[in-house]
Amino acid sequence: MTTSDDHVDPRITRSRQVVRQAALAELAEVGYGRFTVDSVSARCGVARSTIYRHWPDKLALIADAFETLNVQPGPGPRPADGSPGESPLDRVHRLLRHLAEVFQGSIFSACMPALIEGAERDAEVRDFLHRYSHQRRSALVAAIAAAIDAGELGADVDADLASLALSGPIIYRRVMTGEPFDPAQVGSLVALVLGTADESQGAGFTVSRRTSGG
Amino acid sequence: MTTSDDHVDPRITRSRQVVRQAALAELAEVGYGRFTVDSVSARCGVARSTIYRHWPDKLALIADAFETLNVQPGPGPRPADGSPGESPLDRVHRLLRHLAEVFQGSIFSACMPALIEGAERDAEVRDFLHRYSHQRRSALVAAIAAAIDAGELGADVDADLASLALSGPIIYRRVMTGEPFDPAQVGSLVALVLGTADESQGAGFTVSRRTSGG
Amino acid sequence: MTTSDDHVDPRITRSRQVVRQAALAELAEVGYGRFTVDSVSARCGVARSTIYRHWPDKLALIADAFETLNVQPGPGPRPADGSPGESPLDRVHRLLRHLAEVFQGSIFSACMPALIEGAERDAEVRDFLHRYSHQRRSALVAAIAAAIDAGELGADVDADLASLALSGPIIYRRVMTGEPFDPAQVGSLVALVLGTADESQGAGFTVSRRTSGG
Amino acid sequence: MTTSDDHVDPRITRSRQVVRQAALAELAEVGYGRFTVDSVSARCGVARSTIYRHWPDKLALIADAFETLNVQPGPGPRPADGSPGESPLDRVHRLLRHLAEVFQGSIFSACMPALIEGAERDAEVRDFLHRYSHQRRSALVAAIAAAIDAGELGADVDADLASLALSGPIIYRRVMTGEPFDPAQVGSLVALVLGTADESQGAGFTVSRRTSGG
DNA sequence: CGCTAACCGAGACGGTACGTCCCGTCTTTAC
DNA sequence: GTAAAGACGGGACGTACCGTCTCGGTTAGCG
Repeated sequence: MTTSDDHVDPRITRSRQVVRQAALAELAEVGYGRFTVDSVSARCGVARSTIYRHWPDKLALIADAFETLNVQPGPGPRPADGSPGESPLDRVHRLLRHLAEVFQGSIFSACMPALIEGAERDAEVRDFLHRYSHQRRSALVAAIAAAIDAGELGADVDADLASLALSGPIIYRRVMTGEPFDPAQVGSLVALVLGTADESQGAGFTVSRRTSGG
Repeated sequence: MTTSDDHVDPRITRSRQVVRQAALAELAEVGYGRFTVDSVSARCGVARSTIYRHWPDKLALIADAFETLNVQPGPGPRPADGSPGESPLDRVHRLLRHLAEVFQGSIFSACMPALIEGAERDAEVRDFLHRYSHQRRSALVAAIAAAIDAGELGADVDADLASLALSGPIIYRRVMTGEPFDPAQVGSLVALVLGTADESQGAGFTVSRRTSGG
Repeated sequence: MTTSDDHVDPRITRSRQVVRQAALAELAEVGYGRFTVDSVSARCGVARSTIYRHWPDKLALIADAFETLNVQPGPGPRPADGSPGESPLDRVHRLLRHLAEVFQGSIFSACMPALIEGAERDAEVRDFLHRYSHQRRSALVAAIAAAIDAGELGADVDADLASLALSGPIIYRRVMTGEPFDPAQVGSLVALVLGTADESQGAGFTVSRRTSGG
Repeated sequence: MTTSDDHVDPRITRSRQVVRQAALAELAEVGYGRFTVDSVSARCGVARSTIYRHWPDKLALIADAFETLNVQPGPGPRPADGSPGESPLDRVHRLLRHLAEVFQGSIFSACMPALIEGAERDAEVRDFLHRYSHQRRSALVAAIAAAIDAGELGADVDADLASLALSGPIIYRRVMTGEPFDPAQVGSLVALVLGTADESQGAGFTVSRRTSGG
């Protein structure tokens, strides 16, 4: 159906590709502050002028490179026929684990500070960052809502606020401390915020935390 | 103890002061990426060479300027004699509200992205950021622990994890979205994470959320 | 030999050209001590960074600029057929007159003090200066030797020493006094040093000084 | 009469003295171009501010330091009673030998290029240089004139021009070549220019060159 | 023998120029 | 005729000195 994008010079496609990759590698290696177009050029063997032909400026290149990172977790394992499949709460766990893992060493994580600073100055970067985080969190909100619908969570849970309380710690740890959030802690986090049992602790029952009526 | 003989040339004190202020203003205005020693110099009327006499380079200046921002919330209102004073849980609310307010328009908040990016490149900036967030969160953890001790919270609450789930959303909103966290939402957040009633909602009773054992 | 493939970007040629000119003008105007790359840049409209792209530093630029000054006197007038042409002694006169004229207001003369001081600090400048003076004086020595061979001068004349006694006064006057050597005095000088009659004094006969008696 | 020099604070005298010495040493060592007030200060232990208290600027210091170098050769050996003493021509030789020696490694010689360049820019330095060379050359001219009067030289010798032809080579060699003028060559030079026999060559008789012919 | 005035050291300060690095534009050349 | 190569103008960096200035501390020499 897409007869539109035909006749793109394959050299262009190729150039854009390798430059993007090199830009990401460069970003992850030396960071936003010391990111130079020269280095990218040298790294991938594409002339500086060519880079500037394809992207208006350094920031646009960075923003574009980031786009290629925007890989959200898939819809989860396709359940075998007849199997019960993934419950909404399972999905919440999976999404958060994925998020924690992403922030534990990926290129994306390495570029995160650059992204945040870039977002403050450049609309394109900002758009990307907001879109990215919105997409991720939307999926989480949806999973929480589904869990509520499914009766796994109480109806009084504010799905949006809960998604913040679940995502927040992972970003916080990446950005404000020297240690990323350990994916293994996701179970405890979910248990704390959503009041479910912490399966990772192997506890088979739930203690109602609120000792008194508050 | 004697205030003697730490005679610092008043010119130095004065220079350091005005430059730091100008640096902060500059950072908040144009950000880390476009921060220029020349601009700071022009802004405060102190010669570039003088700035370099006091700070080895741009980054050191930025890091130092940030230090002046490190204003933690005070110990809370001094209770009137005989009054019951602030409960640990009250203190949790207050700390979080303060955090949310800081991230809602202060210079510090404006410099946050710069800080985060700077932390990635410069050990001094990193130290400051980590120290800053550690101090804040320590206070929060202490307050939560006190609440547990006081029986306001269940003993099974992981104070550290809870503090992340409480602070995280505020940082998340500042850094990953266009909208900072509304301080008015702090009550709901605390209620969600710590399972207390949301006083800000005026609800007089607490519904135990955990409908089932999950 | 083939004029091929020494294709130099015309922009480079042009830049080097105008910068060199401006550098000379600047040198002549403000001298070595106050010579500024900025001023050269402003004078010729070539950016400072471009200048530094072509010369590693200020001194190299100065040395290079001087090279363009290295214009030695030509081989003298081509004698008309049948005419006797220039005698060796005539050539001595001509060379000295040229030297005196050069040191009387040319750019080269203006740059002389700069050159001398520069030579003391920088090998490249030194090389140029020594090479320059050597070339000039060699020509003079050759002419004197030819005059000896032609019997115009006595065989006991030390050509090298004589060339110094002839060139020296011209340099001396430029460098140690406020008044350059008057080219009109060249005749007297030659007469004094080489013992020839001073033709500029209208003396009608030549006493071949030391032809005998050696 | 000399109530003038009374009561100069010995600290001042001492400061001026050591600074001048240090300035000369510095000049001789690193030259005019890299001459630094800081270095002088460090070298002699006198504070920079003190130096600027005594000299208005760097050039004045340099010029003043040079003054201390202005040591002309003495009037020559006092003849023993009854001895014939120094002939005028002897004195010419002695003056030139002294000049050649000065230009062969003295501090003055080391500072020469700086002087020449400085003279081009600064009136004070210029005055000193011209005065210095004038004094020296006046003595030479006087000696030559005396030799003429004494009949050692022909009356047709232009004393001024001759002094240039004698001094010039020494300056030339210092300033335009890598090798200073060898004092041993002074005899040959005088013989060449003044037409006397070169005593250094062991010639036993003097041909009074141009006694006639005027 | 003590006081006062000056000199001195220390060094902060505003400047100017240096030489470096990188940006984003624009020209030239080569494929 | 288009893409690589790279020259160019520009701007900020961090360094080195300049010459000015303001401080206390010291020291000379008069009272």
